[in-house]
Amino acid sequence: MKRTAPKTRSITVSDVARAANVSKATAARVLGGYGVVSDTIRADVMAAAKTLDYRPNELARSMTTGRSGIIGVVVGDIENPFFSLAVRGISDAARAAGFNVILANSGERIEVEKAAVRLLIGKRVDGLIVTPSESRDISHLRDIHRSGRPLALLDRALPDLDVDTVTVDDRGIAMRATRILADAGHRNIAYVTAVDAEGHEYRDLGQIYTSSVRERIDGFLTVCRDAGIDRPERYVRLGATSPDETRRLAEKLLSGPDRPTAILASDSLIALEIFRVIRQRGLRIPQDISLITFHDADWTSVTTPPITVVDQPVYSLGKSVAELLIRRLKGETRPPERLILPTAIIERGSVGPPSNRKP
Amino acid sequence: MKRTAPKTRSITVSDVARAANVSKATAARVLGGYGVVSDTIRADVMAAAKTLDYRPNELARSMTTGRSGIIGVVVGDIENPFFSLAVRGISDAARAAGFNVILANSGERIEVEKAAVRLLIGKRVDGLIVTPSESRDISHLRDIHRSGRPLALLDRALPDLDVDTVTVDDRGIAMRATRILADAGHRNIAYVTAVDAEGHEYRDLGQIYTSSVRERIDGFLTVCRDAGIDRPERYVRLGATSPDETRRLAEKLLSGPDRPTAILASDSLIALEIFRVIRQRGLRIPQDISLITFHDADWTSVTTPPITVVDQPVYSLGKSVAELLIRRLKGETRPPERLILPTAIIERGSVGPPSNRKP
DNA sequence: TTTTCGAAAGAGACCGGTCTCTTATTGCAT
DNA sequence: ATGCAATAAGAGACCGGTCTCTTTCGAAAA
Repeated sequence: MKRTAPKTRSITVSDVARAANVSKATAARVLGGYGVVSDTIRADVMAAAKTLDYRPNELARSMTTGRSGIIGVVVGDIENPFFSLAVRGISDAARAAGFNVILANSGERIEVEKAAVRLLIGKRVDGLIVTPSESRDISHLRDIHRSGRPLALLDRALPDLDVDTVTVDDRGIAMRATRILADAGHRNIAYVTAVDAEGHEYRDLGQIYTSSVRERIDGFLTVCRDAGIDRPERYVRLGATSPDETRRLAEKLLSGPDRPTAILASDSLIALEIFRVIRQRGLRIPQDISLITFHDADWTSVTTPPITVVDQPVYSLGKSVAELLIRRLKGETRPPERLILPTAIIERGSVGPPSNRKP
Repeated sequence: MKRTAPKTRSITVSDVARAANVSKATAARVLGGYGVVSDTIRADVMAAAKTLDYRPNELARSMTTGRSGIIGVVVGDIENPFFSLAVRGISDAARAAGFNVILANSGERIEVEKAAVRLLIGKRVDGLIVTPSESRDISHLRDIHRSGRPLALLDRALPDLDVDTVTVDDRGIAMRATRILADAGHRNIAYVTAVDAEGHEYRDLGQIYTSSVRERIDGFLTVCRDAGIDRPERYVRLGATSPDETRRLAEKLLSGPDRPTAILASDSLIALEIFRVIRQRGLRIPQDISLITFHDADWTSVTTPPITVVDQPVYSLGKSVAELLIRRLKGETRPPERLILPTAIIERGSVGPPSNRKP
């Protein structure tokens, strides 16, 4: 009776070398595809490898070469379709260039982000792509950079960190979206974001450490003020971190005596919950309330009415940042690039004039 | 002038040992958290590690221990919200147990799936979770199993491969969904799936190598026949592999003289495109056509009317399979388990009686 | 025929950890 | 005072590749 291998130690170059009657070095040359070997020997080694079913140990290979072929990616929240789409862009670009992706999500918490970065560096990823959750504490990002591993930033720029960065013009696009609402006649416009701050109440831009969101709020407030709206910041809502939280926040926002006539949602997850609350309260879009959201998510085009959105080039955002990083991994040296991708607004049916209800 | 390190070789245990005036072995004991060391020495080593900013090389660690702390995951299509949610379940379970996830997608192509498996094995993942795209060719999965690495199957069972498997009762739930349509009076019900087969035309179940889909079609046809529907298989549509393809297929399906009065969509991506085509053609749901889809995607609850769905426990599916795998990774030995998670149908507003239009 | 050169193969160090085996030091019972 | 076990630290092999350096050998050049 043939009994099963007791411990299945995997086949190594030495095993193949022995079977092919060559030295370990020669077998390694054939199997690793480097150096110079005669055709006859090559055939022998290949044959031996085949019969033994040799599988290279990438770990060992990485250890000596120092390259793992892995790109580490740290994003805020994989749940968010924005990030999943961006990650797909990254994955596609990575695979096309022969790299793999190892993914971690920070849940937008800086300590988790730091731990993730530490872990990925430990795994000796070749480079990192990070969506920094805070612009305050970037020591861990400096460390990456300093350790010689390329770093690229996705969706959020850091003025103090001069590395490859791909973003959109958040301030400009927020201005355009806000202007659409202001031009429609709205004077009570709310901005709802997932980002939270001390006290959960918005006071000023200095509280907001997520660059993209700060830019957007800045753009939003600028246009509001230009339009002569008084104290627009009283309609900025922070901390829509989960569907439940968003719903609570939306209910409070829509039930107050001075409920806004238009809402600008910072991402599609938030917009979805707001949409549900609006429906639930029997309000009509856009007759009672107008809605614009960032990110052209699936659902925004099939609702009645369909939702007007800021259509960020999310997939390209991921793809571009990965390509930038990969070019650097392949040895390209050039000053860090800051790419700002063009962004459009898709006007659908969720914006109308404000309802002229008495306050 | 302090010049920057010319080549930033990273700090190793030996460096720390030297700085702390102890042997490499002792430093390794402290830094690796194993063996027994006196408190004073431990403090010295820790201090040295801190000042040198020591970061363990997980690669080297993995090589000697044979464990990488990584779970390899191969899914059909990350684009599909079904899979992204399942992957989130896997990730959450993995992180909770101290594992990381490395992700690959096969695009439902068997050669890509094989390559991905080979790659992940090369990276010495501790275990694999696979959504097998075909039940015909499973030699690569046998290999994993034989190499001693645990394997677990997600969403699709393989009768010939006795490993931990987590699925739903696809046949049963397809029957229930079909019965809802049949009970509403429908006699012309279409089933649309992404899975393709030779010739792109459905002939019999033997063509379908994706187990979950085969089961569903089987359940669908069984109920149709029970309801006395003649040749229900003429309404089975294969190959809705991309949005464009789905749209073409849906347009053809809805424009023919014997257009179905109800459609069962095999996933939410397909249903979304079908929904769009239905709208575009000016048809009303459910007056002109009824629609049920697998997977309770975001958008299905915010359309007008909202869509009746098969609510698979997708997140749990991922979480459970990961937990099963992790328990095995932690040394648990037990016969392979085949978990079938309960599945519900959420009835919303997309099912009504068939329109009694003349053929 | 002898020298020279280059291609092909071999020997062995190395990467950065883990881990086994050995050695030195200590406390405690005899 | 002596023996003994227990504890703490050191020495060095090992994992599975890569890579540098050395050796071998045959053909072309002198």
